[in-house]
Amino acid sequence: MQQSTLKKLSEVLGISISTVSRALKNHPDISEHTKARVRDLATAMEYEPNSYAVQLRTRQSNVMGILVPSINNFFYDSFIAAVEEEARQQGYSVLIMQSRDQLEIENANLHLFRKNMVSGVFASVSIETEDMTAFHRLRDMKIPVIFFDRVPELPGYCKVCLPDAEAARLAAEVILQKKKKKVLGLFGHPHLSITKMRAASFRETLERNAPGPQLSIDYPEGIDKSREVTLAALRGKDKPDVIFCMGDLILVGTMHAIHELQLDVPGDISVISISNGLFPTMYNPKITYVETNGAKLGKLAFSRMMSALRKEPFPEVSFLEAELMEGGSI
Amino acid sequence: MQQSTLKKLSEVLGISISTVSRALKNHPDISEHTKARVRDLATAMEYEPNSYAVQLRTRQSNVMGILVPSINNFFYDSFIAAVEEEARQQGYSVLIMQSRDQLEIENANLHLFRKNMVSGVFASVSIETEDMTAFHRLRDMKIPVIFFDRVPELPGYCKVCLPDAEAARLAAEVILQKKKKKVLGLFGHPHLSITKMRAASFRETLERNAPGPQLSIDYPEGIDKSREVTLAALRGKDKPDVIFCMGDLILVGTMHAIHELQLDVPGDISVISISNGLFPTMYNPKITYVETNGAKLGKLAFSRMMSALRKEPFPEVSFLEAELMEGGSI
DNA sequence: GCCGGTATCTATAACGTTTGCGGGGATAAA
DNA sequence: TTTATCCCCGCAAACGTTATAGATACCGGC
Repeated sequence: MQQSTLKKLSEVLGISISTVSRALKNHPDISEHTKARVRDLATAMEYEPNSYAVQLRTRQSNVMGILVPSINNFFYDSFIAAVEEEARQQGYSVLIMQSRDQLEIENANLHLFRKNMVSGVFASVSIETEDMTAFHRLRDMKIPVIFFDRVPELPGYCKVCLPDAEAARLAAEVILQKKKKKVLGLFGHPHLSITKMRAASFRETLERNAPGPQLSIDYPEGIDKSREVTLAALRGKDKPDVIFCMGDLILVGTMHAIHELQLDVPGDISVISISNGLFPTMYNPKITYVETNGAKLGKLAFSRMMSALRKEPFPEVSFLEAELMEGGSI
Repeated sequence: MQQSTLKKLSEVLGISISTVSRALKNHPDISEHTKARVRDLATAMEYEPNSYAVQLRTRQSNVMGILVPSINNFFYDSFIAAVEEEARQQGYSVLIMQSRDQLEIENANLHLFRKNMVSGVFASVSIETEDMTAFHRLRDMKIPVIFFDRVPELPGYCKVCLPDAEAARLAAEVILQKKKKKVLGLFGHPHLSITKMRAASFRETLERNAPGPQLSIDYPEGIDKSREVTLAALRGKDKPDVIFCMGDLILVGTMHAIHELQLDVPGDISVISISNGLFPTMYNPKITYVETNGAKLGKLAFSRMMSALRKEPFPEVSFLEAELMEGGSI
């Protein structure tokens, strides 16, 4: 029992291939009687259109591409899971690629997306990305691109963002409210717009309220770097009384350092972070954090994608709302 | 500038389409001179074979499918990341689907795999999966299936597993060695073979060494259930002195409960778990755990897949090695 | 001059689908 | 009966590739 095709259906029914095709597409040219016969046989023979033939013919697939720096990440995870879920419900499949923050791989992956003629692409750009020609080529092929999270500073493309500035502002306001004196702000790679926005907003909020606390900023990448930076700061003579962590991995590194020094949170040192949700709640006391929801962002991105595919208008840039989740760490 | 095709190349060079096709495939029928001309023009015109046409013609794609209960999971994450990485290097793309532990979605996804004629499928089955016909159908289509992690008890299929029995045994041995008296073992869904193997091995190891500790077992699912079960146990009169957690989420729930009760680890209660690695190290003191490496499993699974595709023989069932990572929680 | 052999290339038929166009038959209008 | 008008339906050409089966030309050998 092999794949059943339009041809086989047509042979069984004694009608032409094109009639079968049209009947299944509910074409007005075909009589209800014939449509019913075709539909019945199609279900009986488990007919499924051959995707590759359809795509060859119509030059479009029902596959969407997602490009992320790494799938092995608690935020992208939930983003991808959400998009995949929505996509499935709409009859799309999802091709997932990771750039590993390397430009070369990113371009190879975008190339694959083009080659596979995906219907649309969700992208969070790598750290190295400066040259946008690969994305322009997608646009030239009429493939919509929705940037998310790490978005380029590039007009003309749809972007859905975490409330970067607002989240940092919220965190900074908590710090002000708690009357902290010495703030250590730990951010991600300074090249990324997401870092720039968070850092700028954080700094600005603190400085606006003169005389604000003393602020020092660092950009550690990954758990180990963050641990080292925190260790150094906490051992220095100008010890901070609060540490702000821009993301989960930075938080984990910072907490490693705090645990190593056997410091009490929030007695010896306060901590506040931005996170997707799970990590801050694992500590005791729970870390106070501003929530950035990957699943929500995924749903938003997907709805933008559907608008783009339907040629409906939509805002170029959108932000989620930020929410402060109180823990006991500050 | 649209896609360049064999036809366009042939028109430019004044030779037939089939010659161009063969030249690019390095067919011996074609003279070196022609091959060189074709290759040069092909690179100049950025020729890329149209995947859909190739797949329509050859009836096979260079896409592999991965089916997991949820992508939003720290173990599957690293598994998928590893497979994706290997696949990319071999020129394959990866289609990722999540079953959300629902049979219906799982079947729909397997269906999609068939429809997309993937070259192979990696699958970790859902909790509900009992009926294996969907997998049999894949095999009927000569699509290799590599089961991983949650594998069915089904002969004739390739399976790569975490060292379930061994990991549980290692953990149990630590418990024996520390002379614990009352053990609470928390496992996942009792339906899964992975749970059965871990639970059986755990119980057996403890009971073999008479007079062993007293053992009670529960099967909480997810963080909240695990938290509740742990709370109940720790509040009961027959308080355990060590808790074994089969997975990350169970561990997180247990730790929530321990934090709520303000208990000291390992003073008041010891904890030991099986994990992919990150979570146990986040706590203070770090949790002692037996490591199960998703990335390693991914690489193993991929090499099995390549063997299957090349029709090479390979062992039906394989296990990784387990390694005890000492923390300070017991 | 005919034949078999080799080296190089072409023609053509698929693969399964979609779609513009055209045609046949029935019914209604003339 | 003829002509116009529908409603159904079929023909055939794509989409870009691969594979089978020739075609053509050239060569040496009998």
